[in-house]
Amino acid sequence: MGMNRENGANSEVGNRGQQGGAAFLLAQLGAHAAGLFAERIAGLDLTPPQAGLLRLMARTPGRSQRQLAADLGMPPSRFVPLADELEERGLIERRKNPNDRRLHALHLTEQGERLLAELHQAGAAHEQHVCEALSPEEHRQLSTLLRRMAEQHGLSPGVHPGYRSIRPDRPARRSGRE
Amino acid sequence: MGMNRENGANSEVGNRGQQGGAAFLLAQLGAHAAGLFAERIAGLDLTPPQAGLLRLMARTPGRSQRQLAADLGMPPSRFVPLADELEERGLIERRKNPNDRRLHALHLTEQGERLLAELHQAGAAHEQHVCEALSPEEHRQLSTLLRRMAEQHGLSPGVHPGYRSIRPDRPARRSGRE
DNA sequence: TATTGTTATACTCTATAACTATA
DNA sequence: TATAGTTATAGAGTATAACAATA
Repeated sequence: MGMNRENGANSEVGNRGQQGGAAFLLAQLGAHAAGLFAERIAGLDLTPPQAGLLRLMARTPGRSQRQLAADLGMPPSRFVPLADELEERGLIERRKNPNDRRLHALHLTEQGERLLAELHQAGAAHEQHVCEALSPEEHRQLSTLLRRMAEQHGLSPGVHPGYRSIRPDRPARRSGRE
Repeated sequence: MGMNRENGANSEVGNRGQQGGAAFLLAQLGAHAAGLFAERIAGLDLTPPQAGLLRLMARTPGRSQRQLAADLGMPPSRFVPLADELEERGLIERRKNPNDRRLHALHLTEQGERLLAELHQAGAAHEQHVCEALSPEEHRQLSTLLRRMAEQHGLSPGVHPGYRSIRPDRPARRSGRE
């Protein structure tokens, strides 16, 4: 562990306020966990957005593309190729809605449900791997704390960001001229 | 270990294994926290990579660009414009190294150190905001657990991913194994 | 006229690989 | 020949806006 030489004494807030803080660790571990999950489900030939869509569709079948896209936090134009590939692979199907023929009602196929089961297994293994350093009791504690934080920040239970390209590289324009 | 979703009764792992699991919450909250932090430091006209570089340079001054780029997990070509902008703004300076004139020794300027102090304040406020739902005791608990997990996963204390574009949209091709 | 799904375009971001200057 | 910094180029990924069908 790095002990810097400038002021080795007071490293309480001045120095490790960032690097040892819970918020920083949260971002660090969260990105790491997301990467691990992506690697794991790559074995099922799925990307995180694809997995998110499958889970969402299992929860609320028969919804329209725009509704699903909104829930995933992505624009409709990005949703189309996402659904296209899953449909080509026979995992989901677009059913015609007789009442309003503009809408598609999206459903999982049998094959899609089977893959979803594998996805759940992968998720359980992932959970164990990520929390490997914790005892069962600590694991429960962590879940409780995180759930409370997520609720307080108004995060919807099923969907995470990361689907909506978290790339704020351009800061608020310097002197806002254009 | 097959726990499939057919049995609606046992929703302990079958259903909320993903959405209520600590790993999922970690990714969700981590991305959220990263976004909040980006918003906050946008007020200082800094992006997360820029902030990361300033902190890193404060810790280990005088290093070369390639070393810093490696620590941040980005290619040298991406580091150059990053350092360029901070230098133009007078926050860092590239000093010539007399021994090896190929290398630049990067240092914070006085102005850079002042901004770093503001950055630390922003970090502390961010920490409080993210963990607002927790009591001081719980806050400490969380930090302890996360620190242990980060260590077990071999994450270096100062630097987080997210600088190295965590966007695995194309899965490992079919036969893939890594 | 409004809305759904879709397609097209334009733009940003990124890594790879050349290039120069030093060693 | 190898390495540090830099620049150029080409590719991927994205959002915005146009489009056709239906309401």
